[in-house]
Amino acid sequence: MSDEFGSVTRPIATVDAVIMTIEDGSLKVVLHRRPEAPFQGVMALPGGWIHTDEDVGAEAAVRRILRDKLGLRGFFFEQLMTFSGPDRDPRGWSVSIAFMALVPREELPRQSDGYSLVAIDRVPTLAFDHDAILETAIYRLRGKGAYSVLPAKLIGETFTLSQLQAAYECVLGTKLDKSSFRRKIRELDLLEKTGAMVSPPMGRPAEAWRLVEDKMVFNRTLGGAG
Amino acid sequence: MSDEFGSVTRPIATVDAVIMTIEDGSLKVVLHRRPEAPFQGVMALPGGWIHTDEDVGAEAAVRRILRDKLGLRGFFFEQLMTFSGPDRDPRGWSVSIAFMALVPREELPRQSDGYSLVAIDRVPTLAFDHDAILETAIYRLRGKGAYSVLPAKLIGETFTLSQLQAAYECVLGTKLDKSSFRRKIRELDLLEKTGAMVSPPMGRPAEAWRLVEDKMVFNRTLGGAG
DNA sequence: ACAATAGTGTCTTTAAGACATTATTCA
DNA sequence: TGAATAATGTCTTAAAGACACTATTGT
Repeated sequence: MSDEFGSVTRPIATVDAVIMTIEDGSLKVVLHRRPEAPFQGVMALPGGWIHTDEDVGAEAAVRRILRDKLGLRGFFFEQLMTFSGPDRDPRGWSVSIAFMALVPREELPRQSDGYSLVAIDRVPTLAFDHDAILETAIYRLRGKGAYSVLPAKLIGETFTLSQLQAAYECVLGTKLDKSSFRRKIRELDLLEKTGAMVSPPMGRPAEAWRLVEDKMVFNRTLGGAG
Repeated sequence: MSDEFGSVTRPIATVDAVIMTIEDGSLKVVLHRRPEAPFQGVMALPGGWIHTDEDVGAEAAVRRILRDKLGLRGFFFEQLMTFSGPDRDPRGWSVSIAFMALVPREELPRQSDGYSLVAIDRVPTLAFDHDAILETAIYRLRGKGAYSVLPAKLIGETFTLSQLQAAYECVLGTKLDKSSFRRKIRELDLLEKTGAMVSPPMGRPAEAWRLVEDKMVFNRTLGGAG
């Protein structure tokens, strides 16, 4: 192993982020149009080089990049998968460690330097292999959404149960039964009341809830189609 | 992005494999004692450098390494996670793309050049951050074991339902109820009979089954503790 | 006959799905 | 008062858990 040290060409190392949120009832992803080659003018996921002189890991590189480019701090994210090979980047054999970030809409800047929110069913062909990365993210979110609290990361820190249910429905792509959804959520002890009430434009005010930390994952499904 | 090209130090790029199997009723992992620095004499996961001149991706690198070092071919594997940072390898800022491979015991060589099988509850402190990699693999296997056909990859191509149940019990660390287990497996149509019968040392002969391909994942649990 | 293992039947318990009902607000 | 939304109640259905039972082999 170490006898090979120095004789092996090192690959390009980047990170890419699939930043998702909910806006106007649909799941959207942050994209930007590449200002330079390669893939100049083509839409792509936010990403950048790993800086081996300052980043203490790939996670740190994503955090730095999302902070610098989008002003994001303290968001939820998890590593998705690593994409690699000689052809995915025309500049050479490359490794991209892909991450998924889930953020409430209001934490994203309105319009920052060409970054835009695109509904996931309206995403054009992307640069590099970013189509595959996005697909992996959606698959992961859908999969984990059914048995974890992930969809809650797409909305604000406090929310009503109706808003939470809407987030789950948006992620899963199905309608859920209100009664079953609430029963399930209640028996899992995932949430706690904040005490505050939220008034919708019309109708009865709803209680505000927040996530109680540490619990993330549960068994079985939520409330099936109503 | 591309303006940084060339000004960024490229990290070391390796792959590591958590190869698991079942032997004598317990889950084991393939380890070897490192013959050279760094971590000379310390146990580690099998792994090696990505060869950017021949490997078409990290997957190809693992396949090559497991073929050359252990004679393994055509095994089941999936990407686990990527570990990175300036300190995990004393030779410099490194990226390791970790994979999990599940193989039947009989496909592993008896004893090849210092590679050995170690029960997962007897693993010593490992080189690099391989402890964390192993932990990730076990967590993934346990998690997916409850709702996928993964544990079947640890045993031979044909098997009896009792053997399959034992594999699940081994992975999940719990006893399962025979009747519930069989009911679940049956209604999922994951298996098909080979037609052959297998005679245990004592008792009634059992039917041999094999996996029917494509189906991998299912909902809910198996047959709880009996 | 009996020990050992394979395989089935059925009752109980629990969770999910469907859907009706009550509650609270504003115009 | 009625439209709109929040919250709860209850019946039905389906899946999981528990456990007893039958079946087939070798000694």
